Amino acid sequence: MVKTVKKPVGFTIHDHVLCVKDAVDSVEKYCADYGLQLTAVRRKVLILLLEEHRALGAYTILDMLREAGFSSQPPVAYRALDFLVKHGFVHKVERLNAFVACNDPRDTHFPAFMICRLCDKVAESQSEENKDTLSAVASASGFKIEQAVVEAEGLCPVCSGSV
Amino acid sequence: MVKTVKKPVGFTIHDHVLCVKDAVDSVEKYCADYGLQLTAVRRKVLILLLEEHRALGAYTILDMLREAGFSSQPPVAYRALDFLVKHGFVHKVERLNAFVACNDPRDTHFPAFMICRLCDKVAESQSEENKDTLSAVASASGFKIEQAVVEAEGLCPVCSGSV
DNA sequence: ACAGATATGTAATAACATAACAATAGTAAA
DNA sequence: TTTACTATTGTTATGTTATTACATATCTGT
Repeated sequence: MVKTVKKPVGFTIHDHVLCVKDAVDSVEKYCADYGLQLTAVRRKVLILLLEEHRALGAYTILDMLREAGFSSQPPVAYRALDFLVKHGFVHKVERLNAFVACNDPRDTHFPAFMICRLCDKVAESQSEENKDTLSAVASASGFKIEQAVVEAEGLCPVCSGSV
Repeated sequence: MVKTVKKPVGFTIHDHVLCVKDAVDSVEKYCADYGLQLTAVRRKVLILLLEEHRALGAYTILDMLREAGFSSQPPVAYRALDFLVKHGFVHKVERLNAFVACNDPRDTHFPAFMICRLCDKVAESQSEENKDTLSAVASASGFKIEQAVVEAEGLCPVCSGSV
């Protein structure tokens, strides 16, 4: 399990350079510990997502990879993303068909996202409550939850003020 | 607002013919009341989804429309689906890029879905709790939720037993 | 060095979705 | 009922997202 990053990064200001560095270090350590190969492409995709701090489509990532000198066929991006998602370093935002770096990587959790429809920023909330609520609903009907997607769309504090 | 169907239909057995008829009647009444045109295609798509009782992709629906003698270009299906989704008669399951009939149509609600990864059945739970939990998380960060997607993947009671 | 597993390169295509514009049908007012 | 207006449908083309398949290369343990 990765050492958790201090605070959930939401729509608040923070030292972004440090935040990216911490996250990469964290993932690097996790991979070393578990014998996973954080290859050049995977690392690059992770960094791109961390730096952007919002959800990016696979083809946007692909363009960025091309600019960075990597191969540019779709599978290149999708494979890297699959790896990162599989190990919990990145999440897919289904609503946007896009990917966002996780700010508190753990093996399994039920992330909840808040997506601003104006500025496209995505905040992740580590809500255990969501898990509990869902589990309660599910167990009432005999359903066994293995994974969950919780995505809210609306206005972030900044855009909310500017309307 | 549509008269609510008696019970949320989940993975439980029920009189499906009646359940479809009730739902169509309900939607028909709503459309009559609000001056919406439930045209032939829209009606057909709604019935297809109600009868299947699981999520169908737009192109699957398109094939079914073709067989039923309707025009078969993608926009035909997508337009009907847009209409049905817009008025809450159908929901899109982002996780599957597919559509499922709503079993308790209301103007606005926060539906939660449980998707069986083996049999593909989808149950909708009308969970106000989800809304509350999300709202609490959101308001803590100043985010204004307008819409939410809650989708859990796992095993339904039937498939759970067969494993 | 070797075998096996893991990862990448590349071409082609599948699956999902929308833009744009013409034609038609429903609605409401003169 | 003609007219004007709005909503819906028909159709072509294209845009966007994602996967299959197979060849090549790299890494890992023996």
